[in-house]
Amino acid sequence: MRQKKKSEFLTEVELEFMSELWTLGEGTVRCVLARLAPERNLAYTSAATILRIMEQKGFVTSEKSGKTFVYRPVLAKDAYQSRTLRDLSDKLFDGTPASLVARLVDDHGMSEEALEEIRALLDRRLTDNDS
Amino acid sequence: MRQKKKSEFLTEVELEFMSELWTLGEGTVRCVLARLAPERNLAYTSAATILRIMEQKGFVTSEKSGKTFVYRPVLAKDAYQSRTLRDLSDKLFDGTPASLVARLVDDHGMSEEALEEIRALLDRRLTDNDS
DNA sequence: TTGGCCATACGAAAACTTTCGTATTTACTG
DNA sequence: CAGTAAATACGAAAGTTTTCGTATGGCCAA
Repeated sequence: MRQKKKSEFLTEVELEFMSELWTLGEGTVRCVLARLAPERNLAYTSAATILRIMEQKGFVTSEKSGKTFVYRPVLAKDAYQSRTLRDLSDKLFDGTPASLVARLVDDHGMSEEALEEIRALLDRRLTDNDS
Repeated sequence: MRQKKKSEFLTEVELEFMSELWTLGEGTVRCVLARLAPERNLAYTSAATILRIMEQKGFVTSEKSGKTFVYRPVLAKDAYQSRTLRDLSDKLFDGTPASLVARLVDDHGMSEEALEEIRALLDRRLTDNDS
């Protein structure tokens, strides 16, 4: 028998839902569903199933309010971002985050303002460490 | 009927294989298989299947050399890195790459040299654009 | 009370991923 | 030419993901 994967990462659809929960702070099935693009056309029961599975996997908790469940992220967006970047860095950038940033910066399609912003961020970081 | 996904992204195992091809430049089934961790224990036919599927999906091309296929990436690692970062930025960082870098430098324990290196890279990029 | 609305619970279908076994083809060697 | 070793081709099993239909239960108004 193959072992169960128990991934610490969200699937495509789970990320879609979690993004809404991160924005809302918390939400019901209907709440989250309402925020998806209108052309998404996902059945209510599908959304309910997705959130139930996310709870089984430990990505969200639920609390009953009246007759409906209110879901809430277990992990903050920041933390999940970090986890994802670490994984990506390991798997696609030889474990060196600097090369990840290098690729990002080398890429076309990044506005000059964005580049300035990043440099400012680095400057702040470096002067902090220099103290 | 649901439509075929035709994702432009590699699956977990496909990335594992592609990473070896990027390192090697090109390689046969046996070549790639030999580079996987010894405890990986993947059957030869499994590896062959994976590469064949990757070719169907357009991620690699093959050329027959004697009686064996030699596989070669269609996409350079750089290009795939860019594609992946763009996707990640869109899906998890509100489409602002700067926030991605912010998260990375904030909590990844990057060495000061790495930070300096990135800043130098940014400076070069910015002065180039300013000209 | 009962009918209807809304929510959850559950099972299953369809697609995709990962893995491997079996069958077939190919090239070399004696 | 026949035999063997190694490679490819193919199909199938098992797991995961995504989606939805049906069943069930609670709540409230007429």
